[in-house]
Order: sequence, then structure tokens, then C-alpha cells
Amino acid sequence: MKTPVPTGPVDVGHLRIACSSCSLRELCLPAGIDTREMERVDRLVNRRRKLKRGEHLYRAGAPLAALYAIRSGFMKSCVLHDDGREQVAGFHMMGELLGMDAISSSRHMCDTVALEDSEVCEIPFGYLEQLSRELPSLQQQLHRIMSREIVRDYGVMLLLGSMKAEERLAAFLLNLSQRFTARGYSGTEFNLRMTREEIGSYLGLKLETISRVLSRFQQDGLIVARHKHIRIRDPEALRRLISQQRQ
Amino acid sequence: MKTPVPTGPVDVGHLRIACSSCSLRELCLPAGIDTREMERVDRLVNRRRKLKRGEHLYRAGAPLAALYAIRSGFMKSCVLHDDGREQVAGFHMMGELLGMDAISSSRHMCDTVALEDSEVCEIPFGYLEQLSRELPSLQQQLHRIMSREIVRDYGVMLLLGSMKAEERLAAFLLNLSQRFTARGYSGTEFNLRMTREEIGSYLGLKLETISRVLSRFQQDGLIVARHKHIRIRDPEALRRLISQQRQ
DNA sequence: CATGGCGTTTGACTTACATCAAGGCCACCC
DNA sequence: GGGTGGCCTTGATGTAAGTCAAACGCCATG
Repeated sequence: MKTPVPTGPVDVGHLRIACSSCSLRELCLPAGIDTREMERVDRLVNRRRKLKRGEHLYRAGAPLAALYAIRSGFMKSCVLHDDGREQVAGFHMMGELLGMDAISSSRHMCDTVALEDSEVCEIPFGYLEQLSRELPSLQQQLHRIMSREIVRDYGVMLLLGSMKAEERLAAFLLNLSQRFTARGYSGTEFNLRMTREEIGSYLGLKLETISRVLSRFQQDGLIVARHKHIRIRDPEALRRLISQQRQ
Repeated sequence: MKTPVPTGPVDVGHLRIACSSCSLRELCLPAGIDTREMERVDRLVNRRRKLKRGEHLYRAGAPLAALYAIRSGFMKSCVLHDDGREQVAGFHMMGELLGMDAISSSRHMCDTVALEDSEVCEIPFGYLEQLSRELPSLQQQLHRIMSREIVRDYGVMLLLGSMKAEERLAAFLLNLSQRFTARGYSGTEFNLRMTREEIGSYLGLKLETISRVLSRFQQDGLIVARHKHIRIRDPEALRRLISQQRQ
């Protein structure tokens, strides 16, 4: 037995699933799609899914069913090692596309978890491939997004492989700042959705180191950090920190 | 003025450019393409390019013209930071597809250099997108390859973010071994094409550390390492090294 | 309003890897 | 054949970040 219609205010949301009227469309999969084609893209996304904080969107090993576009909220992806080690591979926010790790083997290769209550649009992958054969601009955008993920990963490698703790954290804060700005939020004042431990995992550092470096940044007047709230006071100084000449 | 036909033995190579008769086809872009369709894929790859050791295939900033499939040889990709820091992001061998970092912005985001004399097949990206709209199995394979790169990158992040020097090097050697095996070469005995410094850069370590850890592995009877020649004596022990429980 | 617990901060100490330095091996080239 | 330079090895020493430990602040919950 199916539940055809969810109850309550959710209904309204369901009636309105349409990329064409989504404020994120220029950040997301439909970027660059023209209005004639948009109608068909609208039909691609036929379901939204709400996640409570802490809930998994998918787990490593789960079969690929759909890609997911984040509509609201904040998520993290973690790669796991057999021995239980886990590493945060990325933090994700509105407009970003998740699940591309699963395409190669038809199984997800990481866990993705909501860090706050979130909502995602489900994009059935088979339909997406089919439609992107018919709409070149959709195909191109999909390729661009996958490529962007590869480039992002290269950046993380550079960070993990050749930066010191302060540089890593400066790069992390500036990256968050830039992404908030791109979404119309303040890039100088925001709340971290993740713990120090999660930041540390992402940056290849321990939580104590994150805490210490944040304190040092604050002492030096670069930021104000109170719990999860961050205010960036001197973005230029942070930038200098990253690209300062090695000896 | 154009040079319509290269001189010498190269000609023969030019007449024979055909994925359908390439021994690497099951590793490469045409994997899973059926014979009827293969004819069209053959026409996709219309040029080969030879590279001398040390020569660049492309540099960061260069416009995207083509993707490249390695036909023979060995290459590395490096991401660069403004301040001159550089980090090896990957080593590549026959059958692997290069250049996907350039799709997102139409410009390459890393340098790719031959570590020994090599040959690549040029795959004009525009044609590839066009043909993959017409051949679903080509489209799927392209998506799988891009996804595989993303998954590989996650693995590197895990390595850089949470493994110790010995684990990193063990993982590196086993990865090479596995890739040589997949290509029909010995997985227990091979020559490194890269220097200790390049290995170090890839693994986020200094060349002295690479040298020391290789010596330690040799003392412990896990490998025989003489200059660039490596023989793996105890792959199981290397595997145990990686997944040993953290305290 | 007390209680407990998670996340965080901070300090003291340890350690894995980096850095600095010297010397060896091998290939290449006059 | 002897020099030159790139690559590698090994030892001595330095240091950034990890580990261990204690204590605090802030919620959440009863």
C-alpha cells in the first residue's frame, strides 16, 4: 500500500517541485538551460526528501538510485576505511549535487549525513542520463558539475598534502565564506554547522589543533570565533596566510 | 602552412588509430561499446600524440581542446599553488583518461607531464559530448570514468588526511601493483617511473621519508627496493599495515 | 533549577615527520 | 677515465601537530 499524499504542510512543497521556479537554479543542475527545455527538466525532479539533523542521505554500499541536489540545509560526506577510520571528504550546501561517487560502480562509496535539518531534490539517475542525451545544455552542465568536483578534490589534496595547520584552516574559512557569499548570505559572518572534530577530520588535523588555531586567529584579530559563530574580520590577512611564500 | 603527413614510421601508427583494435579498449573509454557502435567511436579518436619524457601534455590555464587516453607510457598530474608550491595529484598509466579537470571551466587546472616517453590518443571533447548523446553506452562509460576519478580522489584524501607515512607508502605500492596487474604486467615486480620526491609530493611526505620507509620495508622483508626497481615480497603484510586497527 | 553530557578550550608532554647535512651510487658526457 | 650532476640514502637535530588530561560552558532533559 502506498501513501499517495503526505499529510500537512508538506503537500504544498510537493506541488511546487519545479527547478524553473527554484531560486537555486543558476547554481544547480539546471544552470544554463533555456526556458523551452526547462519544462522537461522540471519533470526530472519528481520528489523531495527531508532529512533531520544526523540522518543519512545514503550510506557507502547503497545502490545508486538518484543524485541529490541540496535544496536547503547542510551536509557532510565521509569516506570510511575498513578499520573504522573515517574522513570527512566534503561539506555541502544548497545548490550542490551529491551522489556522483556512486556512478562508477552503481554503489555509493561514502556516507552522506545531514548536519542540520535539510531538504534535497531527488534526481533519478537513469532519467538524468536519458534527458541529458536529449538536451545538450543539460549534458554539459552535468559534465561541468562532475569536473568541478574533481577540481575541488585536487584542491583538497593540495591542502592536505602541502599546507600547515594555519593555512588549512584559513583556506577552509575562506572557502566557506566564498560559498555563503555566492548564495546570497554574509560571507563575513556565519555559523559553522560542523563540530571542531569534523573540521579536523576534513583538514587532516585533530580537534584540539582546530581549537587552538581558531583561538590564535582570534588573538591576532583575524576572526571572532565564539562557539560555532564565526566573524571574519580580516579576510586579506587570511588570504596572505595561505599564499605566503614558503621560506 | 600545415604538415599534412608526419614523416617516418609514425605514418603507420596514424593509419591504425582505431579503438576497436586497441588492446586497451576494455580499460579505456570504449569499454562496453558494442561492435556496431565501435566504428563510430573509432572515428572519435583521430590523432595520436607522442611525448618525450619530461614533456607537458598540457599546462594549467590551457584551454580544453581534447581529453587524452594514455596509449603507452606513464604520466603525472600536478596542481599548483600561486606561491609556487606544487603537489602531484596523480600518476597515470595506459588506458587512463586525462584532462577531465578542464571540463568545468574550459581550462586545464593542472599540469600533466610525461614521466617516460609516452603516447596518448586525442579525443576532441566536443565530438565526445556529441557522440555520447547518440551512444548511451559511451555516455555511461564517460560518466563512470569521471565518477571513478572522484572516488579515487576520495581515496587520496583518506590517505593524506588520516594515514601515517608507512601506511601511505604501503597503499601506494599496492595501488601501483594492482594497476600493473590489471594491465597484464607483473604486480610484484616493476620499475617506478617517478622519483622519491614525486612520490613524496603525492603522498604528502618529504623525499627523505620515502627513502627511509622504503629502507625499513626492505629490512623487514616486505619488499626489495633497489633504486627504481621494486619487488613486493609480502603483499599481505603491506595490506595488514594499512588496515591495522588504530590503537 | 539541578543534572548530565557533549563540544570545546587550554596546558603539559610526546612523537612522527621535517630539516639540515654529508656522503654514495649511477648515468651521462666530454 | 675522470668529472659532473641527478637521485638516493642515512644520521643528527628540530618542530609542528598529536596525545593525554583537566576543566569549562552551554544545552537539553527531567
